[in-house]
Amino acid sequence: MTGQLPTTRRPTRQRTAIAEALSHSPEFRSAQEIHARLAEGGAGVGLATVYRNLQAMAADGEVDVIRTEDGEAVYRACATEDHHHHVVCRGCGLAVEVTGDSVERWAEAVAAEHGFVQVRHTVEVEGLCGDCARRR
Amino acid sequence: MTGQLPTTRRPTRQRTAIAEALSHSPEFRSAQEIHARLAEGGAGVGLATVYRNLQAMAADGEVDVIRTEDGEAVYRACATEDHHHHVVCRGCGLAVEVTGDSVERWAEAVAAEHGFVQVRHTVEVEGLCGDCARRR
DNA sequence: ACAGTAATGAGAACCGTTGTCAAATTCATG
DNA sequence: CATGAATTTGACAACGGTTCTCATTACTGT
Ligand SMILES: [Zn+2]
Ligand SMILES: [Zn+2]
Ligand SMILES: [Zn+2]
Ligand SMILES: [Zn+2]
Repeated sequence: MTGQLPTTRRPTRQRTAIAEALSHSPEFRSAQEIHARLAEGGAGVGLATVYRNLQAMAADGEVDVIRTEDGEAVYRACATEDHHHHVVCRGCGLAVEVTGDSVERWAEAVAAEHGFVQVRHTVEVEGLCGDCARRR
Repeated sequence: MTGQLPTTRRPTRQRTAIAEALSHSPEFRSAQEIHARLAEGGAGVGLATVYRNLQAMAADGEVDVIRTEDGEAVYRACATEDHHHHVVCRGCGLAVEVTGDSVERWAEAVAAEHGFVQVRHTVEVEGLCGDCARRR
């Protein structure tokens, strides 16, 4: 679908650090958060580099990116590279991955019904996780 | 669901102009676009005012707001105030409104399944409309 | 008309993000 | 290992959308 060009990327300390930091979080993180975390963790990485790599990873489908309510881009390394969606807790940010054939079919159908092609969709479910709900 | 406080809003020339401009477009428009359109249309409206009113309208559910791929907020006056979604053309911006009980149910179900409450969801379908597809 | 309150607008400030470009790193190749 | 071409990095400036500030203006009820 998306022209997967033979992306040649070089392994660098920075890229690894970013991927590493991301892989240890069950929550979506902003570029700035990653940058801060790496900074305090000793081995700092330039802010621009964090942005560039996160974008590259997202483009390669290695990580998922969604937009926060105020337009900030947040990233998350997902367990699977297959198409899926998230249920995100607006209290703690916890995100669980879910799949749903019914949504996929619905999106396709409703788009085709109106003559649209090359269809893509974004679906995000948001609420309060059990813990956060209890804590109120 | 969302506490609909008795929002007291005063009628002003600006507010009307914005609502008017918005109501005549089947496409999502950014605050800046609205501002520009109003400016060239003689009766100018301050940029800050455009932002404020669009936000207020969105909060009141009078208009829908979605985030463009690069994080820009775009607004659209919808035919119905009931809950619904859109299929947007990434070529020309044309947006058609759709409803889908199946998605609604799916969202509820999948959230509940993971112990989430106070669930909300965003669903946007995006592709190329017939015209734009032909034009390539 | 009058006072009280909400709304406006010009501009500054904010903040996430992207661009710049010289210096550093990686990868072939010899 | 030495060398050079190609990538990547990082400090910092610049950008663009959005929000803030606050003096001025427009509504509203009495
Ligand atoms: Zn939570
Ligand atoms: Zn999907
Ligand atoms: Zn189109
Ligand atoms: Zn829905």
